[in-house]
Amino acid sequence: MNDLAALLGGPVVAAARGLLGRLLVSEIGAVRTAVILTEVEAYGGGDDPASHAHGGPTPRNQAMFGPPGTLYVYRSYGVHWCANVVCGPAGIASAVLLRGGLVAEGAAAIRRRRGRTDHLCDGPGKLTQALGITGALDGSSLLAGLVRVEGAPIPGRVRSTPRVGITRAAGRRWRFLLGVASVDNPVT
DNA sequence: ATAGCGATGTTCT
DNA sequence: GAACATCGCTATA
Repeated sequence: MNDLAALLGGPVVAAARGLLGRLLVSEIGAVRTAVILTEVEAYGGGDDPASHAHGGPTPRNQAMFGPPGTLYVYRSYGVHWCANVVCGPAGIASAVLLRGGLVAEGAAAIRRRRGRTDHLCDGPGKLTQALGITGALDGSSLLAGLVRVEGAPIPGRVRSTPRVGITRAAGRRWRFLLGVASVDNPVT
């Protein structure tokens, strides 16, 4: 057992904060790419009106009802993929949306997947494209699959804001950002 | 720098 | 039909 499994098995807000600064690794397409997570959002279970799990299981959200550490991938606006880390005890269906990060490994492959050299993973759809994450990985394990969370978090200043792009439960400040010194993402 | 807007398809009312 | 956990292009400053 490790600290990550314990973190993901706990309450979703604590898990979201604890995921900041950790390495998200992808080994899709025989290339290793990785980012340091700097922006995440917590989504609760049935009691969170903004959560995809609000209203119970559906074909789309079934991965959210799996064990902690499951990857939940859904299509956003018909165009982009968005990736979540399932948290909490099985059955609670809470998850952390991965919204942004800093390029840590495989910069050349990430630029190739993105088709550009800037704004490589500063948004949920950009992050999944940078790492090659698609709906094919929905339901896979983030502790042992092709996409994993690894290592200990790097330190930084954590800020919280309301979640982006939602209208329900807009008062919850469940978006968390990590301020770390870097060229791509200077601390503001 | 910020604002407006179309694309695109699945889910929900 | 409408909404949607978004992105990138364009215009204006």
